[in-house]
Amino acid sequence: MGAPALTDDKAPRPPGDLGGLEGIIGFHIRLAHGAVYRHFTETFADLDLTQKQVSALWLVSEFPGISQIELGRRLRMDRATTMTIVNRLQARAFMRRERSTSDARKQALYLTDGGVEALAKARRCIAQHEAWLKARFTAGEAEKLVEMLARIHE
Amino acid sequence: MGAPALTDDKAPRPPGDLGGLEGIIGFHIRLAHGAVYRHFTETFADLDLTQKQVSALWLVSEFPGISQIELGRRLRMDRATTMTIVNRLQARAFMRRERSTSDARKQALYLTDGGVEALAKARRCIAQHEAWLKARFTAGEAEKLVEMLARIHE
DNA sequence: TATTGTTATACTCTATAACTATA
DNA sequence: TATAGTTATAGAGTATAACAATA
Repeated sequence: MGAPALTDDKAPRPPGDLGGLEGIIGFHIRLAHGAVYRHFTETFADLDLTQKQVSALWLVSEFPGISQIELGRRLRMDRATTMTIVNRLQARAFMRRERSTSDARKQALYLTDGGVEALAKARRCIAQHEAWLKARFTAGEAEKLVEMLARIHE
Repeated sequence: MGAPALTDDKAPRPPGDLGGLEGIIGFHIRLAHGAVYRHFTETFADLDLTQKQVSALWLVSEFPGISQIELGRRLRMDRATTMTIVNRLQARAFMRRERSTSDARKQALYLTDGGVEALAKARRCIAQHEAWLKARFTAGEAEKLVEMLARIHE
C-alpha cells in the first residue's frame, strides 16, 4: 500500500539472502557437503554405492588386510559406524572378513573379486564426479581448498 | 623376518596415508563436514540443538512469517525434510505455524518467546564454534574458503 | 586392564510416494 | 494443473552402551 521502503512491506530480499548466516564458515561447509552428497548420489545411482562405501572399498584395496579399527581411524569413523559400513559391503559380497593371524582380536579386511570390480567402476564415477566439482576452480584454487579443508579434519 | 624394504613387510605407511583418496576434493569436504558436525554437537550439547535446527531458527528469526517451502529453499532442504525440522522445533515450542493470510496453502513460521531465547543462546555457541573453526585461518583465507564453498552449493 | 569386534538401540538427515487443500 | 503442506515409510550415517574374546 504505502511507500515500498517501509519495513512492513517486506523489502524484497533476494532468494539467496540468508540473514547473516552466509558469514558462518560452518554453514557453508554443511551446504557444500549437501550439494556434493546429492551429486554423488546421482552419479552413483547405477552402482548404488555411497560416499562412505566407496571410501571403504578404496582403502581396503590400498591396505589389504586392514583392520576395522584402522579403517575407521583413517576415515574418522566410530567402531560401530565402521561395522555398519563393512556389514553392508560384506552383504553385497564386495568385502570379506578374515581373523587376523597376528592379533586375533582384529579382523583383516579384503576385497572380493566383486569388490575389485565395483571399485573399478566406482573410480570412473569418481572421476566424473570430481570433474563436476573441479570445474568451479583453477588448479591452484582446488589445491588451496583441499589444503584448507585438511586443516579442519586433521 | 627379512629386509624391512620388502613389500610383504608392509612398508610403514603413516596413519594419515589414504592411498590416493587425499587427492579427491569431495573426500575432504566430507571429512571436514564430519569434523565440524562433531564439534558442533559438542558445543550444542547443553542446548540440544542440531545444525539444521539452529539454521532454521536463525532464518525464521530473520524472515518472520516465512513459509516452509521458502525456508527449505534457502537451506537446500526437501519439503519433507523441512517438515521434520519444523515439527521438532514446534514440539519444543520454539516455533509456531500460522496459516498464511495471503496464500492459504502456505504456513507462516514465527519464533515463540522460547525460540527467541534459544536462538540468543545459540548465537553465543555459534560464536564459540566459529572461533574454533576460524583459528586455523587468516581472515583472508577464511573469506576465500567461504567464497569457494559457496561456488559449490550455489 | 585395554583393545577389537559385535549387537542392540536410538536419533538425525534425507528422500520418495501418495494424499489433501488451495491457487 | 501446479503448489504447499502433510503423512508414512525407508535408508544411511552417527553415536552410546553393554558384552565377549583377546592382548
